[in-house]
Amino acid sequence: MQTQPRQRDAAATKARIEEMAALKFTEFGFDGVGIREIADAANVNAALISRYFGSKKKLFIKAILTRLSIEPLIQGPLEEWPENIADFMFNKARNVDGIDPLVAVLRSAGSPSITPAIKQIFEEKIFDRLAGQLSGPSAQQQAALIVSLLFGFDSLRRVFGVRGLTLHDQEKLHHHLVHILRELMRS
Amino acid sequence: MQTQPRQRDAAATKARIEEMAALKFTEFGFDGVGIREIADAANVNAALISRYFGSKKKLFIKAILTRLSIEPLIQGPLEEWPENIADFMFNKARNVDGIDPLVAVLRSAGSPSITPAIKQIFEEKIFDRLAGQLSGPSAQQQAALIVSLLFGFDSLRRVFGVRGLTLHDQEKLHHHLVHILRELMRS
DNA sequence: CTGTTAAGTAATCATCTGTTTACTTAGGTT
DNA sequence: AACCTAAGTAAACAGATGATTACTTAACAG
Repeated sequence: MQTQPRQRDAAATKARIEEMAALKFTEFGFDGVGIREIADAANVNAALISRYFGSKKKLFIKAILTRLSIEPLIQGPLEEWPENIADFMFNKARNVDGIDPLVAVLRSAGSPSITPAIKQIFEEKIFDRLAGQLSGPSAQQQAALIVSLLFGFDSLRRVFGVRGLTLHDQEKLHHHLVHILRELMRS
Repeated sequence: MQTQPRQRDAAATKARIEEMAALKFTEFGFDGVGIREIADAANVNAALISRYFGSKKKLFIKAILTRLSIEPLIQGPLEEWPENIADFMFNKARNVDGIDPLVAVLRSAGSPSITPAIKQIFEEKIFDRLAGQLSGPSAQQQAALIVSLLFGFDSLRRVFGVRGLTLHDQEKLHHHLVHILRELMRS
């Protein structure tokens, strides 16, 4: 009997919706989840999503895009970045819960209603931020290729599960990734 | 008045459906196009798609996945690959018509009904094929990182249109891409 | 104890989805 | 000229979609 009177706490409910949304969007992408599915997971009526967030699109922006950040990848001195990035990509330090904004974005690449928002956030919070930190004469190009590599790596590994990025020597692949990131930052 | 008696030619009609499907899937991804939309573009009734291809999923496999190939990237001697690949990525030799299987795949990353098929084709026709040609002791790792880079590059560039992969010095970016591909094939 | 505000819900809207069924009709064979 | 196969269509199916409406009810203020 879960039909207890149910406590009322707008802030908590909103937070619960947002978290379950982030979880579901990670697993299925923007078009892959319905509003009711998210509402059910948050134990809430679907109408509340429209009420609290305005629309599914705005919920995605709040739950996923605002969580998207390159910061965890680029902490510490520059020399340690390659190692840290590779560690992060191989799941250490990631996936505290099941939420992963980058994977959510990858799985939403086919939803034209949100790709403009994704593009904008990506430029501001990923690309520009990285290029700014690199700061050399080729910072733009370095950033472009680093982000491309990481983006593609995660796509093939986590979204499609392509063998060769998931099996074989993880050690060896890690080593190669570090090497190429170092090269990308040098040139 | 396009309501002329209409010629009947099953083979031609099937081919027309397949081509329009490839076009639409490229633009909108698997979930982004409806069967009716494809049928309309091919000037055909939607029921014919089920009749000729069995299902939307099988149509996608036929129209997109069978066209997916790494061959155009890896022609000629190994030393010329980096240059050729970079050229290809920057649109020379691409986009004869608007069909681009890789872009279609990128935009379909959120459709769980076809990701297994994509994964399989990707392993067989992209990853294994490339690793086989590289053939060194680190061929697996090299292939993994090369494919990741190209995949991510196309995502950011063509699907999201991220500035920095589309504007700025195309020349300079091309140069850096060639450099890093060379490094990826050496190490 | 009584209001009043807002948190939460049920029901419905219009629209779109892929697929199937039963039908029409063109074009070649006898 | 009659006919029959297969090419093509219209209509409907059953279900899901995001969003809005009008309603109930919990919780706090006086």
